[in-house]
Amino acid sequence: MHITYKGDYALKTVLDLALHYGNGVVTIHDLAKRIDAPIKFLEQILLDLKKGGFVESRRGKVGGYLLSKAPSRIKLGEVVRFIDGPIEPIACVEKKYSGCKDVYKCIFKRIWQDVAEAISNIIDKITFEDLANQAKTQKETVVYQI
Amino acid sequence: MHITYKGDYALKTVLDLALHYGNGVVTIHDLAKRIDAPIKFLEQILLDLKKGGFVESRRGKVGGYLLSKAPSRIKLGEVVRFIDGPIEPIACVEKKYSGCKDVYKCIFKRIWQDVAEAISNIIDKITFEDLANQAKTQKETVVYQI
DNA sequence: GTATACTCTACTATGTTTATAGAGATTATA
DNA sequence: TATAATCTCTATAAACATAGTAGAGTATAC
Repeated sequence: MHITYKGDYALKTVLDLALHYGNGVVTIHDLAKRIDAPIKFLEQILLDLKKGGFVESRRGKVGGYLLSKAPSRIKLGEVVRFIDGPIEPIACVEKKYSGCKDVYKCIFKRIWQDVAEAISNIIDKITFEDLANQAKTQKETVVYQI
Repeated sequence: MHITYKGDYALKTVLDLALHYGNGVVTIHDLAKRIDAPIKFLEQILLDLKKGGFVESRRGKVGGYLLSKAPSRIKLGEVVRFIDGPIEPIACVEKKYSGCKDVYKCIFKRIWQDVAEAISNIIDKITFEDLANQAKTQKETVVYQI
């Protein structure tokens, strides 16, 4: 499992949209500025997130993006897998694989399955509502600290 | 965290040497056959494992490789990290990083730290002695099943 | 001195990631 | 209806990582 720049931007995008959920659309321009991402790269990511059913868009003037469902219904793991692929640390663990060419492979396979499960126990239990709440709390804390 | 082919071969190499621990050296030729790896690729991996202090070699006729310490003293996680790098799913979690350019990064950082810890709890508790014992047991089981 | 095995550096092919470029389509509104 | 703002889509490129391959060199047992 590795989070790419693309994946990182995608997660921040969904979080940003979660924080604006219910308050209309967010433009790519504003989004790019807040999450510090190249705007043209972000365009592609947003198109992907649309295909994945995570976001919707409004074209034309006063257009922008918004979540296509409530943040409470989007799990962190869903977005991670959709953008960066399977969380299994090695291909042989994924469902589609079956054979092990050598004796020792299966010994490790079990371990990588355990690792994948441990990761899943974290990222598939966190929703973007949870994350948005954390972000709000953190922002307040930061303000008070200054 | 992602296990590359190189990493996969390295783990199987150390396991194979663990199974032969105390019984002299193993040649690259035999090793390559057992773990189904390209011999020239394996050469490089073995040189790396030497640099990492995991294996020793004997040159010349009747030469070969052997573990430089007892399998009980080599953890799975050590070899994984040495060959395939940090287990953290994203660079910002690693020790050397400090700054977060945007507000949302730190929200995720905590999660990736948790993920890294969960992975560590698995791979840093398993030694190659454990794995060798499993491999022996499995081999017997397979024999009996046939 | 020769066969066998490890050592070391360089090179190549392929795929992935991280973008950048530019033309096009849609919509609000003056 | 013109126009500015915004999203849409495809192509391309630069940089990097991965997975090897090649070949000359070094050490050791016999």
